[in-house]
Amino acid sequence: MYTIGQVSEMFHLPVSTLRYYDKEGLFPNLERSSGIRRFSDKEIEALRVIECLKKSGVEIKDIKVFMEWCSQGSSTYSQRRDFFLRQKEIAENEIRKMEKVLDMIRFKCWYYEQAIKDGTEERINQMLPDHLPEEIQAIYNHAHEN
Amino acid sequence: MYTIGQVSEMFHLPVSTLRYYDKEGLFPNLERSSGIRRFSDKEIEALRVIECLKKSGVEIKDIKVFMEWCSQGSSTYSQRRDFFLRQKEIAENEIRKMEKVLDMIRFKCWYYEQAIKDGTEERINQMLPDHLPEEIQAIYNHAHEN
DNA sequence: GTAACTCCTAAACCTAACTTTAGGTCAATA
DNA sequence: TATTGACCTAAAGTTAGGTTTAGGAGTTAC
Repeated sequence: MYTIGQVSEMFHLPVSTLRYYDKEGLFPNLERSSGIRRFSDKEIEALRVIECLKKSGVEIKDIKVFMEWCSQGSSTYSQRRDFFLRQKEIAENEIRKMEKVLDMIRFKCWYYEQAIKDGTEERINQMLPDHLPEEIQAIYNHAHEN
Repeated sequence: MYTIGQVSEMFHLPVSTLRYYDKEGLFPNLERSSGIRRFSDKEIEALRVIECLKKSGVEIKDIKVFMEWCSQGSSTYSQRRDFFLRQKEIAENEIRKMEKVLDMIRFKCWYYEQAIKDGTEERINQMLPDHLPEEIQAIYNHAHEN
């Protein structure tokens, strides 16, 4: 069992944020002893899931719905599985998008490296959009496709 | 040269968003003919960069600073390269975090699949934290490390 | 010639996710 | 004993990134 201050340290989250999460219903079974919140391992694992879902773009109110399912027992297993299956698609997509973003950034790194060498962007711009060095062309295409 | 409406269609961005970006100084050299915005290929490429930087978490006001460097010519090449080098670190980190998030989600998919089969979470919970099937253990560890 | 479209501005409004403030309880320390 | 520090609440405030509204101009379609 942990106090709010201990959990705050463990997760590097402000105490005010944990109270806010509680107020929003993210810990439906959080215990209290004489008014003071007692975080159990259940809430610790819940917080790991919360961080995870937040990073994949789930809103607080939807995380709340999931946490309610969790406290409804075995009758919601398939809803919870389906929820994570959808989240899996979303996260995979997100990673694919980020790989593109990263390739755009890599291209720009190369671009400015060349510009510094040449003192001008002219030579590089003449190579655009499809006369770049092979390796660079690949990341340029990936970054600019669609 | 494109009108705001055409650019809106190309990027699937509301016209109001493009006006907002302009107001925030993201197109420092945007031309106008009799008050109407004329987007050139420069602004189109700028928009691609904007989308990219937004996805890697750069704030509008910092994107503005970058766009200002762009309109200052060759004297800012190395600032621009350094900016992208930093952004590269950030994006790579972001992807690593998302891979962890994805492994947590994958673990939860497996977890609920088992729970559905067993009708209870008990058997799985007894396997935690280090008696999971080999393949699952790996993603569980990755998701829970640190 | 009037209705519908696209464009424009300035300013008000909105939402999510916190954070801050103001005021209070309780336990331990100096 | 008084002050420090961890906890509490309710409510107001903040921030980023837009979106909406209200009012207006210019061009094309019927």
